[in-house]
Amino acid sequence: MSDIARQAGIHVTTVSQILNRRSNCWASEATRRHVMKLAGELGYRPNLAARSLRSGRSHVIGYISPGFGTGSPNSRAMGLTDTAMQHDYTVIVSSHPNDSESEDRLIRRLADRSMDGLVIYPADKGPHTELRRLVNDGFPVVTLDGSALLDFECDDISPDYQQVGRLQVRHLLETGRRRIGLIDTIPTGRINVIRDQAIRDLLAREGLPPPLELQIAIEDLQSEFVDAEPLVTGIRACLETQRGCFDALISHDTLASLAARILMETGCRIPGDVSVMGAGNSILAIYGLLPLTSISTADDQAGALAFGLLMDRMKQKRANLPFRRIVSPSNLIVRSSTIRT
Amino acid sequence: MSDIARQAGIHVTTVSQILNRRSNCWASEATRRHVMKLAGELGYRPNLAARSLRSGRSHVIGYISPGFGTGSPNSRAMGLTDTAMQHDYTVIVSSHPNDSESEDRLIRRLADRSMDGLVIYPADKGPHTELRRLVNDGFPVVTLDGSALLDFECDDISPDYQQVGRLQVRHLLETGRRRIGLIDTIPTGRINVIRDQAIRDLLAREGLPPPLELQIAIEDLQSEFVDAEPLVTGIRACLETQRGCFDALISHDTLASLAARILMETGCRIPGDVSVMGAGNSILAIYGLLPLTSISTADDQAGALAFGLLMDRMKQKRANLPFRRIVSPSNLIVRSSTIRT
DNA sequence: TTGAAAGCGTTACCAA
DNA sequence: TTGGTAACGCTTTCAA
Repeated sequence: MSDIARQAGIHVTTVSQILNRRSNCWASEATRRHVMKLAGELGYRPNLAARSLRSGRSHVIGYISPGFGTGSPNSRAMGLTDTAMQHDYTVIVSSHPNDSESEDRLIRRLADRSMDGLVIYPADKGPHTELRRLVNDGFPVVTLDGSALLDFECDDISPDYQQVGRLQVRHLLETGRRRIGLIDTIPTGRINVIRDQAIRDLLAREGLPPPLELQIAIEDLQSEFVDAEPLVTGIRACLETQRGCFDALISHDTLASLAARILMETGCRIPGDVSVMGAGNSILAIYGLLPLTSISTADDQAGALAFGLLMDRMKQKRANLPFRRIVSPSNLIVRSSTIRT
Repeated sequence: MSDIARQAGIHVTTVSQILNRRSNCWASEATRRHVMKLAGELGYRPNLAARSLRSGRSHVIGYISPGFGTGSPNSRAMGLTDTAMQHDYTVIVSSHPNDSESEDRLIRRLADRSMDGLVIYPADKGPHTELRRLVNDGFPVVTLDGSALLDFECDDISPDYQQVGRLQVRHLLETGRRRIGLIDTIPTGRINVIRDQAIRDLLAREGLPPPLELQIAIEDLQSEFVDAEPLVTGIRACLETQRGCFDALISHDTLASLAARILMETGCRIPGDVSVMGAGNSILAIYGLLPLTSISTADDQAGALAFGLLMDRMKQKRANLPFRRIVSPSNLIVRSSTIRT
């Protein structure tokens, strides 16, 4: 910048003004032109560390989630990074093993980089000490799937998990199913709890028997991408004891796919004998051998939305903005695992 | 830091020394203790922007790939971020639509943040202007899958795609298959070219007829996660004309899964009539309805390895380190799409 | 073993 | 419309 100033015979301050305040730039058109030209010739690039140090704004936002390997966390990360990029923000993506201490550590590190805002998928349990502190301090934070989990107010975007459950059940009822099984690993997360309750409520309201709850005895699958065997064994054991007690299964895509596999092994036809319904509309549902009826939760849009909320808060000087909870809609995607073609 | 210095009655320089140079710290044990205690009490956190500005090192490394949504780019990103984290480095992950200009833009942005190193999955084509410049300047760069693509020397980690092809064919031959079909979209990437050539060579060496090349007429699938229909239509058209001309199909997991779907629709049994072989060992191969024989390329390890290479180069003052090309091994993972259980 | 000074590249603030 | 000064928080270098 000082090189440009020297060559243009003006002060470095003026150069700074011209190079940044594109809109309300009060420099004369002549000098402006000259400076821009020189900047191009000399290949000027701003030093973002210096800018951050001086201005207190880094144009960095953090994204923290327990593993962005697949599914929702990943789609949201992509949606966020893309949107942020368009607005000239950089995203630092980091993942942790779903515990509160790791979460705290990551938050502190991002704070050291003086991030301007944080989008976070809170860990399933724990005190969330640092997160709470940030929010209390009026720091821009948007949580994902946090509304049912956190005991403090905060901007949040969550899919309507009740709606997910209702969409699943309704579709099955409409296609003539009545004996519905819910299959899941031991429910650690609040998501399953909410969804399952919605399903029970809906069935009760329709005067139908409650769902068959199939619980797979396995510690929750933290590392996907490894091995399906433990899950397969668990599901097989589970389904064998309940044979013939259901004509439809509800789960998320991964479990639904494996359950379908096991059902077909035992000579069961899908959807002839049993309908199988997933959730997440993941790659498994789309590209799998059996196109899987699923629920799409528009996760990439959630990423973009999160950036929007964050922006509003970052622009605000005083933190007098009321907290907003956005419920993002879900869509039923019908495929051949629930309807005969 | 100056707060600590004031309260301890010593100079800020001393505090800096104590807080950083943990190993060769020459401060007296007493002051050291005192400073550490005060730092804890006052909740001292270093300002990384300031440190970066002054020292010229940011402890940030960049990761650039065309979409980190699924598969290799994603696993590598995860492997990299995890390893980097352990070594106190932050990774800025960014993705682009696989063209050279976007790549250049991202590199410049990361350079503005004065990153210390770059791990990059180069775009399929283009001049790679900025990347070339970085490497020429001796800046620490590790490419992924770049060795067959770039016309300049550079540290690189690539799976052995020839080996991938050979593992695929050998397994099919060993399980009694002879009429092998290669199914793919129009091959834009160098990966397919290398692999396919290895397959042709191997078959020729064994005195067997060349593979049947099945090309799906569709522009390359850039956005996964959208819709399988265009691909399905393409594959269906392709397979119909070649019915009965093959007893095994080779592809990557996504196409393999869809091809299997279509084959089964037409009453073909897998692996009874046709073996189907994927590559990538993705979630589709592991959790899909049909467990898919595939090739694992240990992508998370590649991420960790990339960090290692980068570290070596970042530690080096002078860039006299010879360039290294690491070929990461592949493993055949046999599942039921190629062998009767 | 500690202190002093300088400065990294930029922007905020006020004076001209 | 432009210039000057100071400062952001830290590390480097050298002197005490």
